[in-house]
Amino acid sequence: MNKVAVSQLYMNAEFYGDKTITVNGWIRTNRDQKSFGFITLNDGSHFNSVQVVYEKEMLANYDQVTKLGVGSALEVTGRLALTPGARQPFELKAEKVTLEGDSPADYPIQPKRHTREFLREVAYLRPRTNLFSAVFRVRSLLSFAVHSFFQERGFVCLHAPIITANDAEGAGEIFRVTTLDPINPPLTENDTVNYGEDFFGRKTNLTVSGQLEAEAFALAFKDVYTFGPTFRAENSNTARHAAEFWMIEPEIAFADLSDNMNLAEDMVKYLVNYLLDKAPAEMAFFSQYVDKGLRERLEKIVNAEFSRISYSEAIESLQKSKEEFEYPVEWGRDLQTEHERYLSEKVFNKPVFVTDYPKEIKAFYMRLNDDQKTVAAMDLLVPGVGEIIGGSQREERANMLIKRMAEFKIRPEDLDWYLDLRKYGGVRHAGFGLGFERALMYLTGVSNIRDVIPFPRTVNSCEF
RNA sequence: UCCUCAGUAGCUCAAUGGCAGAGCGACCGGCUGUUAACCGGUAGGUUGCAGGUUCGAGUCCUGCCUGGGGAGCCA
Repeated sequence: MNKVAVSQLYMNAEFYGDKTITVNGWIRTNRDQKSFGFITLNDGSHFNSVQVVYEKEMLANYDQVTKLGVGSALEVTGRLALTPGARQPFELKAEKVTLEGDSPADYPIQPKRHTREFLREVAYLRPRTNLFSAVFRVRSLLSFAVHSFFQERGFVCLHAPIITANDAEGAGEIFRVTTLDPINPPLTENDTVNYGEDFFGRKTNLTVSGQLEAEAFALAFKDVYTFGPTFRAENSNTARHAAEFWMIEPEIAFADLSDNMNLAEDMVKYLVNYLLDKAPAEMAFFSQYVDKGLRERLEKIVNAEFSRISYSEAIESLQKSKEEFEYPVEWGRDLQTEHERYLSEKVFNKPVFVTDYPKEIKAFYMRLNDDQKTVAAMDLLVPGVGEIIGGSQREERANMLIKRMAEFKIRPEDLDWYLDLRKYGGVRHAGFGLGFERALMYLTGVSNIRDVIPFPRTVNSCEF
């Protein structure tokens, strides 16, 4: 028995032509006529399916096969016939069809249009649809592409801890990690919960960022990155927020903000090229059915330079525009979504870096610029999705960092090790965070983050 | 958390306060090359939940639940 993945057939149809092979997969559609029928069989290895042709005189179980429903799992052995003139390049002339798993008539996924909302309710079956088959194969490819981008450039991958005691960074609301009895926790003399008796002997939470740990490694390996899950307990109800998501966080030493942006731009372009090259069928599908013109837009991006504009210039540009904004545009205020969209979609219509934000609206670890008013931060805004990257050059001057921490009411003793990194061979360094799902949304045109995560976790929703 | 829209057959949606319907899917039958096949037929309903107004509520009112879109927070 010569078991073959459908992807192999598409890559090497000539080789398999006229040979007897066996494929395993699930029925997408089954159409029978009087003495023959067609099954569209998909095995998940390729966006496309293989068409199985079966005939009454060839199959002992013909009558059973005609009744097989959508979703049934089959093993089919037969001869691969090349059909260059037909709508598909080849088809499988069945000699033996074995039912491995039946799928009764109440199988929820039918060969028809379903809404994304309905498919979310059957998230365990939706990878068997065209859209999600494409999305999750691309997610897998993109994940690999991230690693190969950094590995090709000599970056060291570190697995930052998932459980941490850092909650000083203020990147977001945290999920507490505890083994204490919630009904009857140990108390201190002041009747507050005594976390000293908790598993780690202190308050701990799920990580909101691997950045601080990555900085420590950057000051040993120079170029490093983390790629792992991140948890934010924010009560965010939008199409681009999840409680559990994956983040890519490179950190580079002996480097400044400009090096940081160059890296980010190279990375985004690499990822786009990778998908256009490795997932042409999926990208064509997204471009045709999900987001018209996606492919052309991405191809343009690969060859265009990303725009770079300072926050102050951005404010000026927004103030000069004739656009009516709901929120005021004023130096010192953060850019609102409507402002970001206007910049990335109307002014530039391609990815744009906005740099050098007022220090008051950015994190404590960002390096103070010489003007004493702004920090060396950068956000990458892309049309349609908004912010997919946030990064900065880090404050490497210990005295400045201590001052900044004081302004944010962060106690030095809570981050003593982070300060020590400045004390022992501290050097200028920079890094950024790329939301993996946001990148995926941008690259596939899928507009809801819940549709690019296998089993999404969002406020009030932790199904499956 | 705030604003907004929606919830009717398995799915997608109709139905002026007056008999709850269609398309798709499912099932049965037909068809010698189908392509989300086509043609004919059959079955399928606590109109999200609880209350209220009314002779009469899918439709109007109140509360709740669930989902979508937008905002804030952010990646």
